[in-house]
Amino acid sequence: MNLVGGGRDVRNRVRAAQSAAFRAAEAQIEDWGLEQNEQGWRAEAFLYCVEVKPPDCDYYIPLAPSWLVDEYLRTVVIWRHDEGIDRLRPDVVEISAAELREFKNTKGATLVDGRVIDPFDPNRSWSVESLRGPDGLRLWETDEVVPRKDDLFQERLYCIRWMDTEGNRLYRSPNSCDFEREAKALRLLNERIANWRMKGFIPSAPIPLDGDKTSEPVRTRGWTCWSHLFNPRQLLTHGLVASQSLSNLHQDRVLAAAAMLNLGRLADWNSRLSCWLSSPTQIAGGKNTFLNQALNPLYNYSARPLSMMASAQIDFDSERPIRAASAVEIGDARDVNRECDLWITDPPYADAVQYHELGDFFLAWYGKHIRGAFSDWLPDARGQLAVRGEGEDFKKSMVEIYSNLARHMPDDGMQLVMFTHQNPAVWADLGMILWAAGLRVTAAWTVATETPVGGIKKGNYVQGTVLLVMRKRVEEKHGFLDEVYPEVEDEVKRQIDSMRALDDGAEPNFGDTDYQLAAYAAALRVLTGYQTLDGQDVSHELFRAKPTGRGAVAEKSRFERVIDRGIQIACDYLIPRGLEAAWPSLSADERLYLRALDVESRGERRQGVFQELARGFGVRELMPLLQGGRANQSRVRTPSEFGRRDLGGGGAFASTPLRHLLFAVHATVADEGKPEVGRNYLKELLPDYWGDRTRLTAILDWLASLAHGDDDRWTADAEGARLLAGRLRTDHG
DNA sequence: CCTTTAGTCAGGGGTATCGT
DNA sequence: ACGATACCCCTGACTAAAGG
Repeated sequence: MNLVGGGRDVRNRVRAAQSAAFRAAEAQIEDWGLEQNEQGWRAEAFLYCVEVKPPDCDYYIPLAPSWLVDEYLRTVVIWRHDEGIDRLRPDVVEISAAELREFKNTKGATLVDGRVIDPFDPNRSWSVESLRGPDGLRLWETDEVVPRKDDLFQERLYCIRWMDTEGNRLYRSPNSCDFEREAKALRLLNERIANWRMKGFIPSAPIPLDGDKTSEPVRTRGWTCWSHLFNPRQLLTHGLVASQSLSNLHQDRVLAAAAMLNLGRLADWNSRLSCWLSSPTQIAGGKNTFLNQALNPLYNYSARPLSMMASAQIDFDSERPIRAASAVEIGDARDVNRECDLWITDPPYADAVQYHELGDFFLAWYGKHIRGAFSDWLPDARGQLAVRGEGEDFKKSMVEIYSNLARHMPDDGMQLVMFTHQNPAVWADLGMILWAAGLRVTAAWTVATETPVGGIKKGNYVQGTVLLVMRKRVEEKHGFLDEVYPEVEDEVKRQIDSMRALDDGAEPNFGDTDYQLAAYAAALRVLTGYQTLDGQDVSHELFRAKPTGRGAVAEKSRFERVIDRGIQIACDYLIPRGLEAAWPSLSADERLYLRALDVESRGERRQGVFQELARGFGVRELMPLLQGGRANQSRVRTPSEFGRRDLGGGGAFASTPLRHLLFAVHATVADEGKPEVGRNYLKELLPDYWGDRTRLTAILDWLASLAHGDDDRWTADAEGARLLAGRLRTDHG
């Protein structure tokens, strides 16, 4: 609001202050000569790696998952062993395209699957875990910035990218002058570190040892202070910028905020967690720490000189100043006491992203300045305030929050909740929470994310954010389950019809999960209109004591059952195109198989989606229908993959007409395309062969349409189905 | 009944690709 | 060069089934 919405004046003021601080820092670095070599080349990137000396190895092994420095410029590092010296020597070389292909195959990685590999003997390896030892690593003292000589993990500079005086980019291994500059940076930092810490220009805060994400740097590197996530060069550069931009602010909150945000940007883009990424199509480069939402220490990383940090500076659009009463406050959402017409919330869910932990990475750089500029800031309370975890506490806090927001909203006010989650069941949970908070769902929009042009939707594409629009539940409506069911049924059907109307022909707009989410939403729209069902309040159901103990299965609440019913309706209602006539006479197991196939044919591979389908059809045994495979590799068994498996056996699916039909298809394929065996089998086994014939043929036609060009799994079976269908069609006894 | 093994899955690490 | 996103594969935590 105050920065982005501040308009041109604020922008210019921030820009001026920022570039002044940068220029001053750059002048100092230039004076020290830290980023230029004796030939006048400018450094663009410094590459560092961890090295380790296993007990029975007489040299330090530099670690990296790949020694390919730059695929685009075809530059790699090859390690040399000089007799009698326990440090290897990096050779940074440019190789030919053919050599590059070879290099990419073998990679020469010294760290694979958590094991250290001897670069000169691939058969010799040590697991990192065993090297760390049973007691783990020595923990660093606060003021330490580099490993001690006797630490397991050492760190070294192995490559520098230069820009020569003619503007050419060159990778070189460091020489003695480069190492001297590294030593100088360390010396300069050590001279300043105590003072800088005192003034809050570099972090002093400890890393919480017990966090989900924060424990990893401690465990795998021994880092205990946020400053340990930065090497001497990085701390020196950032400290310089901090000292320039945070001094003499004269209580200017805007400049203070901008300076802190800027430091955050520097920290993100230049830390020991900034990985070095090579690409075949463009020059390699260092990435930001929060490339992912975690804190994973890397074995090799990159540092940027200050001259390469200019692009990291914050900038913002000044063309749209925001002129409205605004207040930015940090506090517990349960204590909000401001009246608002529209509340827009973006809640966390369970343990998805540990914002409260990751945020400390930046707060460590803001230090005490944040309290100077924002006196009402609660820097230490966030960890406790963060609503997290699962189960009762989480639900309870969420209900309290949304009840409070609903209280501070007029009767015609509105709430908008953004929510992204791939598991619809979790999403339903959120619906219950909002319901219990006295809100009524009036609409739900799933915002589809872009999908690859022309391709089938593949993989975890359900990233769409769900927007729930809600009103206060004003009238007291009391309902009974048996009257709510038909209402839910109508609403779900209406919802699906409206989506189908949009979703025509070859390019579907909605995936299977979109329909399921929509079904949940429709069910919720009906349900949340009621205050009580069968005389029971929703919060009572939400916080019902769950049975504990071995083998206890939580009984579903009546509310969950209604929601499940909505999904069931959706499942029954979504009939694969071409199977409409056969559908009514199929059993749940048969419908599940065909629907799963339908879903699979659109590229779905996630087991969770198939499980959700099974739940929708009320089928317990899903696994017999699936062909093994790993997570996200689930597929429905083809007739040939079924073979004779469980044929006519105990399982619910095993004795259905569809199962026999699948076997007949398999028999046709096995008999080199002669449908006679399959036809005879069906005639023998199905009590009502003549009655079933028409719908069996329809199913066979549908199966025959399943072969796609890129998936030959179905090709033979689809052909078998086509032949068998032809035989059945012309069967006259 | 306890122990071992195999299966399951969410989430993360690493990488590729694309748009701007 | 940066940012966004998708994907493959791995890991750790967990759990169900099998084995003793």
